[in-house]
Amino acid sequence: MVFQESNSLPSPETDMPAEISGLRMTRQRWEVYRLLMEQRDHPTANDVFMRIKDRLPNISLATVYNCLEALTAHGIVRQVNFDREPSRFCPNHEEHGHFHDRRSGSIHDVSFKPGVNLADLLDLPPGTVITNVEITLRGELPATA
Amino acid sequence: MVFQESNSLPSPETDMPAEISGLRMTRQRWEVYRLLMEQRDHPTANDVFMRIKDRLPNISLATVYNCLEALTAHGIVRQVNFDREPSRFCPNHEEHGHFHDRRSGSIHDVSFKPGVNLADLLDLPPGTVITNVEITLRGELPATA
DNA sequence: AATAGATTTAGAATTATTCTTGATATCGCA
DNA sequence: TGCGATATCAAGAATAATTCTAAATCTATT
Repeated sequence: MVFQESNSLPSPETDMPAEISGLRMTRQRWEVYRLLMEQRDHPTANDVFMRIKDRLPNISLATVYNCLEALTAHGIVRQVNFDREPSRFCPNHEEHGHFHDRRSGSIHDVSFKPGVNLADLLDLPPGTVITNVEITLRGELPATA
Repeated sequence: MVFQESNSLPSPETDMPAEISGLRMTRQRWEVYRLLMEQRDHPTANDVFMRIKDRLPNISLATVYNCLEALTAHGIVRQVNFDREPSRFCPNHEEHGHFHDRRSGSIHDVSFKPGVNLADLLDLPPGTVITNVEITLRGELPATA
């Protein structure tokens, strides 16, 4: 096996915190997180893998999956699924859904109008606890925007 | 290869229509459809495969997938995905979401309270066309109900 | 510096689903 | 009713996203 990426060397321009939300930061986790924050187009694990090679040429796809899983498990990023397509990842913490534009293929965060509380609108038995909500939409955005 | 199920023999108690929503009915499609209508617990393709063997002992899993795909493509049933779990299938045509009860593992249809129109509540650019909406929830139903 | 525990890596394994191909059934029509 | 064209089915191989495994490497703590 080859040497691991220089995990201890912080990248020049940003310094890596020791942890985020209780998750110990490593060079790999940090770069994955940073990439998601900078390129908010909901990449798949494979997208992340290809894009991150600039900074971590020796990272493995398994590690990308590991990092995404760790970040997801700690609530730092969100895993977004459209049907059975490859999972995508999103660092937006606001409560929001996702709109998949058929025309461009792009995915956009969609929030509720102010004051809307989804749980109030659903016909659920009183006492139901909602721990997780996923809203995904498909359609077409207006041609010029 | 063994003989195909007696596709032309209608089952004793129900008679199979020639087609539904423009989809030509076959014995296999009909039994899959009938099973979904009778057991509305959102089975997976494999669940359907195992359950349907009573009526069609020689059906193959590929055919179950084919039937579910045909029924879905014609809008007769709906494919429901929770994260990346195996797809489930649902014959409910009303606009509704799905609630996955962590305690029992069961899945329940959830409708909006009367008068609620989701599109009005979302912050989307004017002129956006929504062709498809998926709402999935996880949580716990009240203990006694 | 040494040790224990966590993380990374590479590749194998898993699994839901799709594809391929030949067999079988159905439909339209003579 | 019989025949050819077309659709569907069945069995197993193939695919692809993801997870697992095991060994190497790293990090934190002594």
